[in-house]
Amino acid sequence: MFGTTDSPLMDLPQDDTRAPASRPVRFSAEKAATPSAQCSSCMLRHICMASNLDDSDVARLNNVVRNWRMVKQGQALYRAGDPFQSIYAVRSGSFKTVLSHQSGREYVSGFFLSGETIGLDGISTEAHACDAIALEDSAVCVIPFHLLEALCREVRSLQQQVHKMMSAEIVRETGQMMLLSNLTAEQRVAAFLLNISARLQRRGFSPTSFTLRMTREDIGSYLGMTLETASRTLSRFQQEGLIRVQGKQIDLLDLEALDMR
Amino acid sequence: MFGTTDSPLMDLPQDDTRAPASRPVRFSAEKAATPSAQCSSCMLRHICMASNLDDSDVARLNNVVRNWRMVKQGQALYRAGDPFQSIYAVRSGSFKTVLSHQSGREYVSGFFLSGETIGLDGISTEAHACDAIALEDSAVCVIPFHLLEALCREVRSLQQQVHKMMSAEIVRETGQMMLLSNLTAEQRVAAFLLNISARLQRRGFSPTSFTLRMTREDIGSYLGMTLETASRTLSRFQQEGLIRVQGKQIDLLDLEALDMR
DNA sequence: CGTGCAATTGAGAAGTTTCAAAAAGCGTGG
DNA sequence: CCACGCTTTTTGAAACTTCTCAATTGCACG
Repeated sequence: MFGTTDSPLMDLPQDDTRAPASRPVRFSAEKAATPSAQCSSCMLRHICMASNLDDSDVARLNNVVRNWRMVKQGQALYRAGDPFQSIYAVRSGSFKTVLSHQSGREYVSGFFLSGETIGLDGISTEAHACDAIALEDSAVCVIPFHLLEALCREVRSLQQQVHKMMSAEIVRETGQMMLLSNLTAEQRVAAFLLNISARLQRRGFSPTSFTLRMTREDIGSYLGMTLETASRTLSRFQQEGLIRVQGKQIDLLDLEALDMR
Repeated sequence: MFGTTDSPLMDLPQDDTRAPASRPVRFSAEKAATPSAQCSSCMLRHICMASNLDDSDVARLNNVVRNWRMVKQGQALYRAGDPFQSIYAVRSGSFKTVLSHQSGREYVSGFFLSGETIGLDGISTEAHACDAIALEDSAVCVIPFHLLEALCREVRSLQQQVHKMMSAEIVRETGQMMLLSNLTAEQRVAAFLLNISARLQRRGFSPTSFTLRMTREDIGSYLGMTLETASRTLSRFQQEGLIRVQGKQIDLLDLEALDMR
């Protein structure tokens, strides 16, 4: 995870990204062998796609989400241009999504924690628009999208959940654009720390003490500033007693003051 | 529209945003009175939600999209906080979406031309996240979202189209974030002009001569700069012979050079 | 216990914003 | 139809934030 290093919960590094795309969507497929009933017993169930589903629907979802995959730190879950077949729910660990510009520049467009969903960008063109890189050794649930779509045609609550997830991603990005265009470097870094803090808290981690898994360069890119400015801003916050910084280890000392920025 | 003023195609300023939310979704509703078969004869059909649908599916969609609404210049199609019921396809005219920050600052998060869809931000929280303001006298098709969802459960191609639209909005915003965080003011303005140009061309308007319906302040906000910087940049482009500016009237003289920025 | 990547820090340069003033455009009402 | 008032746009100059380049330090991994 992000804050605390958790013991590896799984093995089976099966790569099942290559979904049976040509195979027609039969719902007999739902009844296929299911190694372990993940969703129903998953700790992330309430913050994942399965939230707001009743037990029987979770069981059906579970038949769509049959496989998961491990991704080692620094490795790509997918790359820009890869044909789109599945979306992914982060089981453990964390990811960044990276968009490359023609100029060779790279832009970190998002960070994703456990329970969050990656890959929605690929739906529109049927090819992924960015790279998804693991920030630490991570695992994802593989959700073949055509199966999910098929199930959404049958399960209304799931359909609504998927629509809400996509909409939430749109809203998140709108907020990020506002941040990039309106806030100072200080305000952006403060907002970033508070955002991470809130998301970790939601997952049961300390909201005030955590390890950033990404580099200063990643943070800077995500926040629209250079790595030096990101570093300097963190240092300044430390000098002012708002936070404590020790490399990637961060302690938030004054949440109120951070929010004031 | 954006470039050319088109004659008002319609009357009937019926406001039907208040959809029959409590009424159970019966598809008999699809057969209800349909004043005019809009979608099937709509010039925007191929760039709208109806693209990639066959005739019979367009007819069914048409029963969901039964009403449209006029919005006068400067008026709001919806406001942040309004309960979410419908999404809207721009029939004629154009809109901006505006996000307000706690600090009182406003941020223009997007511009929308005919055939484009507004309101997807409201799905996640069931309340709109921003204001949608008409940049000129405009008209929109009202698409009650619960009806659209119901139809998507029956018509696979429509379901896919809706998912692609949402994903495209995610990708668009990702690109905008990259623009905001990586490009100089000059590059942003150039990218903006080329983007508008391409979208107008797609709609059959001149890609090199058009009227911007938004103010310099809107442009600046959208591009993460002050209105003065936006204005100055346009002036500089004119001095360099890349464009011709006369207030809101823009002529692109050297598309290649603009693209080089 | 090096070696190399990541992070910090400094100082000057550059781009953008801010404040200010004037010009231009637009709609309204006489 | 023109005059008036208001908004929008343009342009200038100084101030400020952020970037760039550069050097140093710290940390992790082999």
